[in-house]
Amino acid sequence: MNYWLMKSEPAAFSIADLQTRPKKTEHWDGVRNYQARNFMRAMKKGDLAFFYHSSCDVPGIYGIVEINREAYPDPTAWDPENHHYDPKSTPERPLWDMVDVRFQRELKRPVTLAMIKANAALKHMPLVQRGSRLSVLPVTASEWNTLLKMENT
DNA sequence: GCCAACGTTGGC
DNA sequence: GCCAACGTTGGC
Repeated sequence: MNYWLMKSEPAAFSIADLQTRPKKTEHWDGVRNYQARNFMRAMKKGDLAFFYHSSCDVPGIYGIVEINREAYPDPTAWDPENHHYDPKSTPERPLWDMVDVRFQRELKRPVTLAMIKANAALKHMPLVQRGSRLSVLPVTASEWNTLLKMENT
């Protein structure tokens, strides 16, 4: 079992939105970065991920989701109407993948980016590295447990 | 293969 | 809205 962190702008798609979806499940589409895509390809069904809200008043971790389906082609990449359209990807040769995530729970209170930055045990997370913009990133078991404890403080 | 220009991300 | 950092593109 591996752990991950996935970013979303809550104005576009939040943890609360996920909870309202049928079966509380949604495709994680729109990823157009190779490194993030490769992390999604490494995800296994049953892996857990933190749901991170970015570009908002209080950036941070707001919930937990479960990987419900492993990586498969992202059809929004070959839809010219889609904001994330990429003509390099075709149904014959898909370039971009997505996974399905299922709502697990919201955190009792958010673990904010400020809290994460203030914790020395988390200083190696790509999230807090200078200039890191990865929208999907791995979390070690140790970091996962540290972050879970911070939910209660 | 280099590198300038450009677009995007995302915190502040 | 600003801007730093990064990835991508495309001319040469």
